[in-house]
Amino acid sequence: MYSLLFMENKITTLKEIAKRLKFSVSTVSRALNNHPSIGLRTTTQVQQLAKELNYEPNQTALFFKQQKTHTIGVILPNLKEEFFSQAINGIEDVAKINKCSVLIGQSHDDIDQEKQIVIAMKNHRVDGLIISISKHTNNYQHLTSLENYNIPVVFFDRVPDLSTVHKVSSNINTGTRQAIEFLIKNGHRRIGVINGPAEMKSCKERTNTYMDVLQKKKIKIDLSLIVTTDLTQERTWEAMETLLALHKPPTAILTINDYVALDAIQYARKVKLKINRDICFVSYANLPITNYLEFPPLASVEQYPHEQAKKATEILFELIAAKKNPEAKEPIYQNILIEGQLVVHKK
Amino acid sequence: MYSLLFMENKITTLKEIAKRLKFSVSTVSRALNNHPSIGLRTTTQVQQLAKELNYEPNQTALFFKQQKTHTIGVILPNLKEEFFSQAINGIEDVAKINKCSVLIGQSHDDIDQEKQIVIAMKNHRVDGLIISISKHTNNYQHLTSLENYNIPVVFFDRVPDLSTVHKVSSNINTGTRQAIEFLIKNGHRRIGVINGPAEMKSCKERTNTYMDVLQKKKIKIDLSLIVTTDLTQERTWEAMETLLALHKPPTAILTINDYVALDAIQYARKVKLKINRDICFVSYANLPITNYLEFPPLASVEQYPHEQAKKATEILFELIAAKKNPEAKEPIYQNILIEGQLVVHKK
DNA sequence: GCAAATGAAACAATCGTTTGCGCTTTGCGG
DNA sequence: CCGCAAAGCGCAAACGATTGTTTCATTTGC
Repeated sequence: MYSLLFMENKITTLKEIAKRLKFSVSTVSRALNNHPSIGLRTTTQVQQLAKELNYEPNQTALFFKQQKTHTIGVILPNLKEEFFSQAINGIEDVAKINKCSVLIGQSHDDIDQEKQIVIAMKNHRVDGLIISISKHTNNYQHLTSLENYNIPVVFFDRVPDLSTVHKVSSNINTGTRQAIEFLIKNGHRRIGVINGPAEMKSCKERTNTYMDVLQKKKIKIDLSLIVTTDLTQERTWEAMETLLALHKPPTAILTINDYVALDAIQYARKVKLKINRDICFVSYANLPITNYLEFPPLASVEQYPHEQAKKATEILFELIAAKKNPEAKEPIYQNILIEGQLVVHKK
Repeated sequence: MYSLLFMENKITTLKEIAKRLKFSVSTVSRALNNHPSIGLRTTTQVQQLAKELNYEPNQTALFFKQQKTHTIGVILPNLKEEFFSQAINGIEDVAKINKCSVLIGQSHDDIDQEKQIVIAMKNHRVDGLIISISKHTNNYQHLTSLENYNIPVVFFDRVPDLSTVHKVSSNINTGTRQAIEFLIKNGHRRIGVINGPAEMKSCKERTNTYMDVLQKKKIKIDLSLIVTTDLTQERTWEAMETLLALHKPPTAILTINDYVALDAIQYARKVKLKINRDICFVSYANLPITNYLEFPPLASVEQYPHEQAKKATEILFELIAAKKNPEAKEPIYQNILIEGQLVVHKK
């Protein structure tokens, strides 16, 4: 029996089973699905042969017919960043529960690549899309147009500043507030900020909260303490150079994420500053790698990438499920904020 | 014109175009493919309307009909490890050139999850599969059976010890030889090894080369210097404990990879050993993160994950292309070894 | 002027599966 | 003994695109 399958190297179809048992294809189909209108004898007969021939439905045929691919697309800037590789775990977990596979694409923070990937995903007819946009994406046409193809989209982490989309992100506010207050409590009055590109929504929020906290604490705001980087090492070092060249340089620096913090710390050490004495760092992400560092940032805002991604994926599956019964024509756009949590590194 | 598309929210099909222009579906299809037997006027007419209606072929229909999904599957132990997230970049690069998407799955070093993912990939009818097996996989039935479905498989990095498969891996031999010789040249005579699980082919090779080099250099082999870890922090610390408790503990340790090295170094520092003075470490992978460490391993064997993955993917696409003309019934199994390169960290 | 050649488009099969509908058979009650 | 319902199964359409074959009409050639 098995030899037939292996030697002919042929994939079993309903037609094959039907031919052997002299039933019609439709009967075989129903028998395999335990349809009540098929007799018990027939059903068992069919199911037994199907098992013998190792029958498995051709998914591509089903995808085609059912207009569902049981696949979700995920677009991330870069899997090399641990934040995103942790996120993908959250996505995979939820996808697995929903018996879905994950099609992945990295934009490498290039908006053209991002568009390309979106097109590929659309052509693959993914059931839905999760995306963390590239740091330079400022136009969302390529994404919002997916609605026309009935492909729901959920943004996470790096989300656009639109109210008509579903999004899950970290509450930069809370984390920033905690971070700045932590520094102030530790005696710092001149706190520098190495922020990211202005296109990123989270960067504006960071600056706003920074200024808000300082104001409330009656600390004078010095705008020259706020510099930016495009997240590359060169620009981060330049940012550090700028900050340290100030007439009164900062005693503590808040950086947009741990990678930037690492580069900044490296620069500080190069110019012979004593970390955590001459200058302190606080950042975002709380990478596991900081456990191995001799001079990690003093503290880091944990942003729970796994949770963010998980929540985003759950919303996506709700949207996918809602496609069937389009009763509620008026969509309620989700805007979930996951609270960050400042984690102080002991040492 | 556009309003029709957007308002009805309907995806354009050949049928729709045919109906509007009162042509048959087949004519429309050929016109879009610039078939010579279709008149110029018809062709331009069809192409124009297709553009207006924003027609795009339904890929799921094509996947189904052509028995090709233009998708390759990738199964990795864990994307959190930078080695694998670098690898995925190499895979994506080649996939993009071949206009293929990437379906991803993480085994998390669990053999059952690995099997599950393989089944999902098979059902998705991926055109081919790239896999780095879990550290406990010792049976390859679930993978070799994919041949029956005409799905080629290429193993990379963590490859099985079989001659009847295609595989790309790092030449542990060369790197290990370089590493041990480097340590000997630096005066070390008692060199410990923290190896991985015995199931991993590379681990046996590491031990063999280790012993071979020591023999050639007339250094007495002490088997108690060879211990193993399952790559978790606990077991690595235990391994360190064992090594350091020896009557004559090692002055240098070769670890299976940089993550294990980090844990080992952390342990050594906990027991107040001076890194690179009391004890030295050499390992594999050469993670970028080591640049930020105060006490990185002395040296690390770069294994070029990007190159390995790229090569594996190229082989996969050759196999996929070869599916069409199955003239050469006798397959030539590729076994590519990428030479590692010891990188000495300056500091 | 008629047959042959050519060009242009339609027809139909195909991929594998599902599903509404319709047909036949059987059994049972009246 | 007839009729009717339910049980059990087959037919055929549908999903969207490609492609071999056929059809029809026009043009060409002799």
